[in-house]
Amino acid sequence: MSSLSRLIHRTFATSFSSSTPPQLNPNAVRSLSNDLYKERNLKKLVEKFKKSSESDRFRTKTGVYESTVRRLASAKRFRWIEEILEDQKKYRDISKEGFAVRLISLYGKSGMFDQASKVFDEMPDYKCDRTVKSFNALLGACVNSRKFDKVDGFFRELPETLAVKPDVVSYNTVIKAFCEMGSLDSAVSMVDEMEKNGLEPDLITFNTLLDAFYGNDRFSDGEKIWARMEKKSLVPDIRSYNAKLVGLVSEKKMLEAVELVREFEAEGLKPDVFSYNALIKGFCEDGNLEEVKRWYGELEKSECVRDRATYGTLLPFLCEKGDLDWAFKLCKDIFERRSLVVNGPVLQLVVDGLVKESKIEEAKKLVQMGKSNNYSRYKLQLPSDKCLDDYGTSQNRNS
DNA sequence: TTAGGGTTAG
Repeated sequence: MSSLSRLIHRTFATSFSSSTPPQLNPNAVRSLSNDLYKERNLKKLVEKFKKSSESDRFRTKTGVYESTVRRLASAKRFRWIEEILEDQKKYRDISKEGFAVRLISLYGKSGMFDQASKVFDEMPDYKCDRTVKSFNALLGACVNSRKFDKVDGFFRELPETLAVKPDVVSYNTVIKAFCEMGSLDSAVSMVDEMEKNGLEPDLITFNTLLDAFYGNDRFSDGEKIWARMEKKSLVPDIRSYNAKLVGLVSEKKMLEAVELVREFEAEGLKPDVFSYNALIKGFCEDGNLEEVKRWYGELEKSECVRDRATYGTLLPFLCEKGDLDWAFKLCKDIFERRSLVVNGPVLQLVVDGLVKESKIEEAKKLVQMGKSNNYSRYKLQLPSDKCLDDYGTSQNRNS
């Protein structure tokens, strides 16, 4: 069944089976029309992309490939990703390794490992050389499509078959795979192996490990990795510090977390939105509204852009703390930033909180803003009018 | 060609 007929079936199915005249569920109809609209736009995108690819210049634009495929992948239109990527194989660029690598990695990022692996296998047919670059792309596709179990096998067998020598990127990718699998000790043993083979681990190697250890409640092992990194005279960057910051936050060592920020600031590094979000999250978990406010203030003063995670942490905390005025203001900020998408349920939490505090006008305002053009997807709702009336009278009675 | 958090558009 096509996705279109599935949509229609879903909308009409109940009416067809009942003996009463067909009645449409308005919500289902609205959702159907949204889905159809989306479907039509994406189909247009696919056609346009295929047409544009006929141009030699267009095919050099990796960014357009990335964004188009990402969009289709987030809409789960995998058949269309296949349609546009398979279509690329008819161009002579496919005999260039860079182009094949692009297809492998796009399939990988879309979670389509079989297709990625097929491109890799077909490369000799296209008279396309397979060097360590495409080997790395294949490993990366395993990681991105979460086929971690395949990584070790490829890494052990392919270099000999292809006569390629794994490089730092290959090792870093395998290390990432082990970290994702939770095999952190295997990940570390890969660092030993790469050194034995005369390769120097770099900042990406260490940051991958630091993220894994500090982020998975193995703070003291994280410290060991940190020491090993410093011994190599590698200079920690903001991502290294953020990994440690996350570790300190999960250890609930907020004083040390703040100290760490002061430390890297003294080194000339600036906190980024990940740093601020980590601190805000820590102080939220601490229930420390004052510090949350302070760090949010620092974030506002900085050049960093507040993101989904910032609001996703803050709003539930403010609702819990009963600071609905601030929550309301933050929601207005979100609505004013067209491109920012936050979780609908988080915004609904604020609406509910406002109603509970009898701030009905504010609640209505948010629902209203939520209905306007770009934000209709949030589907914010007030309690029914009846409930609101009841609520109003009970409030009056109480006062 | 490789490293980011609690994941819902354009």
